[in-house]
Amino acid sequence: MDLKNKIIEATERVLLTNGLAKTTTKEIARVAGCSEGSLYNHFRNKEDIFLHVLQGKLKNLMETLTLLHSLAGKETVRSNLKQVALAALEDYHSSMPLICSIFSEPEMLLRYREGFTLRNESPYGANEAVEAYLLKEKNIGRISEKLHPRAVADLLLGSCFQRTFQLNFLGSEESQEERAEFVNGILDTLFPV
Amino acid sequence: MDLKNKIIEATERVLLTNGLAKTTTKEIARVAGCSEGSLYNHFRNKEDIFLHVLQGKLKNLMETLTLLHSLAGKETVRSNLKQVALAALEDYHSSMPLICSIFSEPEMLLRYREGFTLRNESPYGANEAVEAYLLKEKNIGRISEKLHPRAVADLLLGSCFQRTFQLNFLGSEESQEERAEFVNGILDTLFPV
Amino acid sequence: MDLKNKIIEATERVLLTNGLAKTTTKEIARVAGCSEGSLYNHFRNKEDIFLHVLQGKLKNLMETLTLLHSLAGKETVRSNLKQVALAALEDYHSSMPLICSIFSEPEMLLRYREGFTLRNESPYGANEAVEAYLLKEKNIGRISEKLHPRAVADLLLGSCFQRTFQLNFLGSEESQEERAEFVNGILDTLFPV
Amino acid sequence: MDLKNKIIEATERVLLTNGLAKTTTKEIARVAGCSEGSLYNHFRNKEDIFLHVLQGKLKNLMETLTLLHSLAGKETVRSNLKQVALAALEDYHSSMPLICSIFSEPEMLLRYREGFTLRNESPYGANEAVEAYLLKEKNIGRISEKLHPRAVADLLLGSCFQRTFQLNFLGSEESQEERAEFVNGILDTLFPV
DNA sequence: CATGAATGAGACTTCATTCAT
DNA sequence: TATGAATGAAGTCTCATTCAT
Repeated sequence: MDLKNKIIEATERVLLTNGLAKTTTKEIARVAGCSEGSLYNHFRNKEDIFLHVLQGKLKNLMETLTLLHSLAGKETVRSNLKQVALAALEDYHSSMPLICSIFSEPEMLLRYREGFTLRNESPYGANEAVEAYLLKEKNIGRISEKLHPRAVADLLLGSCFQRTFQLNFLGSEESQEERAEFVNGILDTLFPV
Repeated sequence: MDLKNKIIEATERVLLTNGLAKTTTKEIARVAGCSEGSLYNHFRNKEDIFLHVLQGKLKNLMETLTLLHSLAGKETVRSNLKQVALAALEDYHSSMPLICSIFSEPEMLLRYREGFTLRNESPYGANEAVEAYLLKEKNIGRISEKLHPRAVADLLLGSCFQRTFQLNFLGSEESQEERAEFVNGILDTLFPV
Repeated sequence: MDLKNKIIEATERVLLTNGLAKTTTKEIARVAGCSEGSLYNHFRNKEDIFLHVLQGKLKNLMETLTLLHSLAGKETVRSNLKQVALAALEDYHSSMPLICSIFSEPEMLLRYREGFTLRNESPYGANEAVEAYLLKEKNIGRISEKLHPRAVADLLLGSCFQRTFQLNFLGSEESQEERAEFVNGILDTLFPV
Repeated sequence: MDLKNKIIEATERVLLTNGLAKTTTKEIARVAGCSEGSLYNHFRNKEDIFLHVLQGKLKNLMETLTLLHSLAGKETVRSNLKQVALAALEDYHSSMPLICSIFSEPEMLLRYREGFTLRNESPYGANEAVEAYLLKEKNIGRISEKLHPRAVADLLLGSCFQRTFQLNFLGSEESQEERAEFVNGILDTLFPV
């Protein structure tokens, strides 16, 4: 791996253990195994490194969600949404501290937002993908005419998001079983038998 | 108002405009209209001020939710939950940047958590209150036997929470109408006619 | 005891436990059981308190030494000097940290020195007293013509002083027996049988 | 000279003129000709600089004293001890304010002590060296069987130590002649003709 | 005489960034 | 490109002293 990526990876590690406020260039360099000066051969400044880290974070969920697109009509809607929910819980979990931290630096949030808009992304991305999927299923007739796809998407992902937030807040981990149970409860309510 | 509360209020204002990372004692003192030294006549250190600010933040929602308890059986379930959802959107909105910021300082999060546990509170507080309300309504027979109260609570508040997060992330405000529309969509899905 | 003396005593206690550098007005007030403001009703400033403390310290040894004057001709010279040496060890011990600390604040040392001169005292006081005593004994013929009284005084008190310094430096206490043994060794050498 | 040593030297200079209490990092940096920040590229903190200064101080005397070892049997005992006493007066003089100052910061004294123990040194070092020398001379028969080497060492160095302390306390300098006279008086008493 | 909140100067330290090697 | 010493701005906090009550 080249130094640039080593630095990004090191930064992510430091961010997760020390928090954004205590993520210093000195520590990043130490973990990346290079000198502080080297950081500036690959990035404009510290914030630049952060933005690179953040960009890498939202990829996973988005990839799961592009797959989702092709799942319409296959398996059951419920099992598909279960996969989505589990992936969301997983992904939210790993990115929550980083994404939240950015609120402590409004100027950086601003810059991050700009990049977002440039790349035509949005924090609603996941919700939109699920909405699109549900629309397809609705068109095929696999879900009720009455369901509002976006509302279902918001409810499903929203509850996963908040739960992850709360767990991160408490610093507790949850088992696979607990996750499954939570998701089942949610889906039972959204799609009563 | 005594200086102690002036400082807390000033800190909240600075936090919201500058972000946690750029909230300096110098700026707090300036906004509070006192000297930096004075901060330390009322608080042990900067973090101590933050924790006082945070403690003040979650009061509103909790108060709405204690009222909720006595609403069981009155009005309609749907209108009651609508009130809750609107209050949640309102309250989440004003506390989101502060609450999220804390992830940038894990040690402070730790301390905040401890205070939480001491006061026998939890980030699940609101969800639990809604759950309790729904249980009551279920017992009275105003909502279906089949509904899982906690799941409904998680879906409702979760979607409000995530939506607020996303709006804050984008830096956009939403109108009362947009809020109402969002909540109606959610409730239509949770309680189909 | 009036507040003025309570403050002096409190200051001495704080000085001995915290050291001059960490002796704050806040701590003095706490130990004296009064407010910080009160200190300034009895003393001009912090240094003024210190000077009062220091003045109280050298009294004991000086008193022993005035008694010494009248001991000439009584008991044996050796036993008289033994008493002096033991008193010196005792007294040096309790005042060493305070007296030494003053070197960390040359301006205060300067002021202390001035007070000294005003009161016609000198750090050589003890040595001079012993010298005077020995002179008397020499005149009576109880010690050899050849002995240089001041040199004997300097050797005796000097060795006691340095020993006390070293013990304080190491933070160790010595028993009565160890003290006696040390003094005997010294006297055996100064006055060989 | 590299910056690290420049800082140590600057600190010693500032310590001697301002005293420990008024030796600020700002002043050290000014005298060393570097920025305050630079201090922390070479030392962990201010105390760390002090400890390095102190370590350098006791070297001279110890070196004289190692030489002493090889002097046994040469010259006269008296002239050898005279050299020792003069060296002690010299060395004590330059280190007295520093060494004494440390009593104003008990925690620093503690740390200094630990370093001492680690390096297997002790404040008695000089006294022990003189004792060892005298033992040799005693074995060779150049000094009386009856002399207690350690007591002689303690008397000799103790009186030099106290005298230096008193002079420093008074802020007076003494000439070479005065020093010689003092030492002669001491030696005449310890080794009467 | 007692109080204690308010002060403001200044201390120590951290840290992102630069630049000569 | 890699280094790491040097920087200087800025941050948090301490503390002796004052003053209105």
